[in-house]
Amino acid sequence: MNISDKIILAEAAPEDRSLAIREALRNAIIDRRLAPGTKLSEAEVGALFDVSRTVARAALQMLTFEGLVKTERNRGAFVSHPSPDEARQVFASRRLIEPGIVAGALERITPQDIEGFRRQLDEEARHINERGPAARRAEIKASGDFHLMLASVSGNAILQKFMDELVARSSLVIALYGRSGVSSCGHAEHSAILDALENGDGKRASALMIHHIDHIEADLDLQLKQGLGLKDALSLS
Amino acid sequence: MNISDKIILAEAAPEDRSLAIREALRNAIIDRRLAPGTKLSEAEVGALFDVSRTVARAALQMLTFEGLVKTERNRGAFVSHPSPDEARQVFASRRLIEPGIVAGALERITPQDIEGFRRQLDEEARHINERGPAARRAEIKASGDFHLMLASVSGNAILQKFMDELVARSSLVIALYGRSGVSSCGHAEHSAILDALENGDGKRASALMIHHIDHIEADLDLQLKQGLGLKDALSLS
DNA sequence: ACATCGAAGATTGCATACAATTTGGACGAT
DNA sequence: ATCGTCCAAATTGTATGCAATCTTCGATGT
Repeated sequence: MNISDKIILAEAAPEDRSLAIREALRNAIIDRRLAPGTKLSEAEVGALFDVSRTVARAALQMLTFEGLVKTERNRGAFVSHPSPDEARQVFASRRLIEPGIVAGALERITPQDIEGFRRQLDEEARHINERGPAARRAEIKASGDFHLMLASVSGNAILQKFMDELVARSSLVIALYGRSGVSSCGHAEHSAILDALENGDGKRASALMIHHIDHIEADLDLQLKQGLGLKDALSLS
Repeated sequence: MNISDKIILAEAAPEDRSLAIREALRNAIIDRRLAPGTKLSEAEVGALFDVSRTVARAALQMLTFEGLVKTERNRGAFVSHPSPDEARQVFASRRLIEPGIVAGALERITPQDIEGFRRQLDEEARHINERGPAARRAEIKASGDFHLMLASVSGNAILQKFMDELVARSSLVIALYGRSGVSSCGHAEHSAILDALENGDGKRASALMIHHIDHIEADLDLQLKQGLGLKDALSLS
């Protein structure tokens, strides 16, 4: 586990440190700095962030609830290693929820929001044009953030929380089963969705969102590893 | 806090006791034995279930994540007291998710499942015909269980978890803002949904589900208490 | 009489100590 | 040489103790 954010986050948490740790680990997981299957021992996490096992444990418990971490009794916590079936469930869920989020966002979006989205899209584009694994991670993160911004604008805190979970799990799934660079076309689709939103065309925005999710899932390689079953256990250790 | 399940659950939990406590408190909350706003002190919960504050705290933390409990720093945990706005968000979320669950269930439902649903509906009917607050509680519980069974049949564990949360929150909302006996018509609607499902008519089943959710929400009295704002504080203590 | 300040009690936040369980390896038997 | 058993190291599960914070109630002064 090589997370260098340690100091930054330790000092930036005057209260609710377990929440800060959760956030740090979350980012590390969706950034792929922590690979699926990695063991997250309470002692190690505690040492990294300079806290006791108690608060480290609380952070891991939160991540377990989000599905980003799997804990086995008396064995410890591991970064989740979603099966192809779980992957499909993630995208099936997103197909249900995101059109609703788009519809909600359509009604509440403000010019300032649109401005924010434009900046976000610029950020995405910037990372796409950069080279190296760090840029790649930032690109994935930024791509997810677009969907989260949409959820935040939609004004439904519950759906927003669900999307938080789904986007994070999507990152894990893409890390495991992703085939190509994913987002070169994803960026264009984000842009198209925003355009439709700006023009008040909710139908079109929702349809674009569905297609976008389809494209992301289509880029995954879910079929092959499905039959093995025990391969999970192998790559887990 | 008068939960008499103490002994039952304490002995039935050879492992993962915090999970059992979470379940017990969850049931107590959706059964309305624990009213919204009730304080759940760590020491009290621990004493009731004969465990240390550590495990009681873990259970409360889980409930906090589900939104059934709200914790304020250095103040403690309280049974959630959802605002009318939160209530609307709950039902907006259900309107998005449940049609998808119905569609998923349609594809995977087996004759055994249908048999199980019929028994569940009988259970509902039985409680409706009984008198007394206990029967009323059981009725509400059974009504929620129908939706959870549907989610379980749909085969999407993620959506199932979301529904778990949404149904529980719905119970809270109904407890706070419910007007009438709610489910006398709800039962008939459940039955109609099952019929449509059995006939393979997914469109109709989804439409019935939407109407069903509309009816539940329409029975709430969300407008009036909205303006007060400080009433929360009053009923909280 | 009212308001303000202060101290005691209670409750949460966190760290640490101990018990229980699992894991890995070493030793010995076949 | 291989398999089985047992012991030790490591890790999690749980309890408890102490510090920090909030609440409550009373005293004091205006």
